[in-house]
Amino acid sequence: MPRKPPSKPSERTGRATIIDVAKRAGVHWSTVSRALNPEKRHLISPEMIERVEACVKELGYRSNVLASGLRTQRSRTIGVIVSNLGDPIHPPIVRAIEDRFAAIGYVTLVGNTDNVPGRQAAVIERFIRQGVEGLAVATFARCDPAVDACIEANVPTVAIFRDPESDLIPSVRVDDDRAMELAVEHLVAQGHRRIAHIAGPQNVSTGYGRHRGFRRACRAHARDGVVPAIVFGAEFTVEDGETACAELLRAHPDITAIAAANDMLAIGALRHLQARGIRCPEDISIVGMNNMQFMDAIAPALTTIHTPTAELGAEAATLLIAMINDTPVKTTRVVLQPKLVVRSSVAQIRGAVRRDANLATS
Amino acid sequence: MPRKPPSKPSERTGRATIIDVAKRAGVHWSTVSRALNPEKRHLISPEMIERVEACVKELGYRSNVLASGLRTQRSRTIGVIVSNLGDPIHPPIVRAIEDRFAAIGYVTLVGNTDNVPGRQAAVIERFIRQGVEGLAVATFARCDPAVDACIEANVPTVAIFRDPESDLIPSVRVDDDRAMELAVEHLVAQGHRRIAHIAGPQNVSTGYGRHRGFRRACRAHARDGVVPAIVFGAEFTVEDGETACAELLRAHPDITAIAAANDMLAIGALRHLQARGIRCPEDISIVGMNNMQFMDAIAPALTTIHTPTAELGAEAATLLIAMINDTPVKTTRVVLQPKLVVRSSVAQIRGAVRRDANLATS
DNA sequence: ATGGCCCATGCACACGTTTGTCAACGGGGT
DNA sequence: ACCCCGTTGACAAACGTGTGCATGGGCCAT
Repeated sequence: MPRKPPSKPSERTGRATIIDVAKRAGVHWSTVSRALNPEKRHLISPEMIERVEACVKELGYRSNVLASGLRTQRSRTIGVIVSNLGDPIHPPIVRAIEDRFAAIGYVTLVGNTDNVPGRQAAVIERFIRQGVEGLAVATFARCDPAVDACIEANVPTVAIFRDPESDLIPSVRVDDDRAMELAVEHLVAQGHRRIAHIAGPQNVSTGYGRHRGFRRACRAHARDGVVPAIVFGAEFTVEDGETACAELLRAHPDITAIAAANDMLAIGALRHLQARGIRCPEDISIVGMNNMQFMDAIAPALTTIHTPTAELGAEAATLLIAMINDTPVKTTRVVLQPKLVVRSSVAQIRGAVRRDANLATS
Repeated sequence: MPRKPPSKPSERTGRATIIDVAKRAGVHWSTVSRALNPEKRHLISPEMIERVEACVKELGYRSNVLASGLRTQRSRTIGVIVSNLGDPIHPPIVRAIEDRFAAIGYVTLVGNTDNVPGRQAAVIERFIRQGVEGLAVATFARCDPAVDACIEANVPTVAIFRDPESDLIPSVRVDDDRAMELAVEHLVAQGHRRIAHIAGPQNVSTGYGRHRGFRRACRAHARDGVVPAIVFGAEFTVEDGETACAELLRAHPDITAIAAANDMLAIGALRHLQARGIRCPEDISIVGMNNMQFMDAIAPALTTIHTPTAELGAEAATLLIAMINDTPVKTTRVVLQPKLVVRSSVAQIRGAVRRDANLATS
């Protein structure tokens, strides 16, 4: 690179630097730096601050976060990792996190893993190289080794939605076990006894916990004659819901209700039923989970378990901000409560008299 | 800061630097830099590269993008700005953009504006400070002054979805005019004559273009006796769809069909009809636009105009990548074609015999 | 044998900030 | 009148990396 004195103000990039501002104000750039930094501004005289700020405006100067970040080791950047932004469950979470961080001048990266093995590690790697100050990860599998990578890299990380069940990092999630209990209890209260579960992948806490909750709830109601049937979907997708439902009807033709591990699977099941001319809820009832957008508009309106996604994101952000600021937050497990939302996809069987305690309106 | 020689390898941050790697390999760090840079690797002997890479692995070294970005003026970061990630139209777009950029090692920032006046400028400002190499903006209003800010800051920008109609930047969008023409033509073909339009905000190209397309199409069919009715929603939301529909029925009680400017407004209209006990499509037909996820599952399945969101994102990304690489891309206007998707929310009126030329299956 | 050339590596500066340290200056107290 | 202290502004050293240029050693050809 030719050793040329920077005669013109930052002609290389076209972007004004702190030096340009200083030159124009006729002061040293360290003075400008302090005048612009709220923490050090008290060291500078008011009229000087005014002068500097005038020059900033005139030149359209913007501080360079790359440079200041390099110096201060703070990139003002966080990353959030989801499996697939196209899955309606994720945008509200990302949105809530972005909101909280935007408010403190941070900027939010998003990455998708698609649940493809190598991708999560790759995304984490890319984000760490970028110097993210924090990570909110919604893709951790149970006992995910990627947790160690985050710890090792010394970047504050919070698991969200899915819980790796590690003591090394805090997590924010909904009570998956309880969610399926709510579903089963509702179905039982409506008179159902032969109840099926379309489970999700068992290597992630959501699928695992909901499956466990389902079994537990069925066991609790065994005296009422509840007999569970379970079939597994490989992923939380509509397609897997369809195939799982087909498999279910083959193996257990006599079921009267399905508690799906999430709304996507529920919609798949619904679709399969409709394709076969089986009516919902008259022939078979369905309960979903998450209460995604528009689940009240589909036919039949889906009775489901509400997951407070925005709160999930907000809690995760709060936790992450605390960790970033070194506020000693004891490795926490935040568990939010799900809520039954009754709509039209569950029918009442014969004269079931038991009142449902967990009823809420749509 | 105490003038202390860095005795321990990067004890300050805990993160291994290129210097640590060099020390361990017993070479100068510039050699390490070259060995790790694919572009300069040919200058280094293979065995040296191997030795360096071994040390990299041992130390868990990750290059610091902040530092290299500062040096090279490339942050490997882009930003995408949407009004609200929670609106189902946006995630697929963001997803498509992120995909293309992840493939070339870039990282994607997202920002929400909520269509609140100051927010867009603030987000752009934050992103530019972060040194984004490119911007994909889905929130530009028509003749938006924020376009100038992007140009002035010299950051490659492409407008997506909404078109500011400026020659200063390229845009990628769907043919909004044509979309409403498709809707009207379909309705006319089904025998409808008294057709209403629930328009979106007119200060953005989507709302404006669809409104224009609607009027144009109605004019073209005036000889068939088509009489248009128009009412405006302030935003593209379900709520505005409801109020607009109410207003519509008050002013024009005799309409038989509604072409909504997007699916959100359509759902709002639908909701209002249902609340009033008006049947869709038997009493009033509805056509939406965008074909958001699950629009085939709602009741009635929504006949709508499909917007190729993923292609929109991919095209925008392609354009942006070209601009970033200084490939001279002539300021372009990419216009993708919408497609009619026939479902169940449009009824046929009397014995309409005209065949619909733009029919596609769901 | 020696000169020239090329390849691999080392050197040092620059990218734009932040911030500890210090000099200069002015005013007030003894 | 002198000294001390408080207020301001200047200086320079980092932060971690990329890269033009210099350098040194080995090899080939004359």
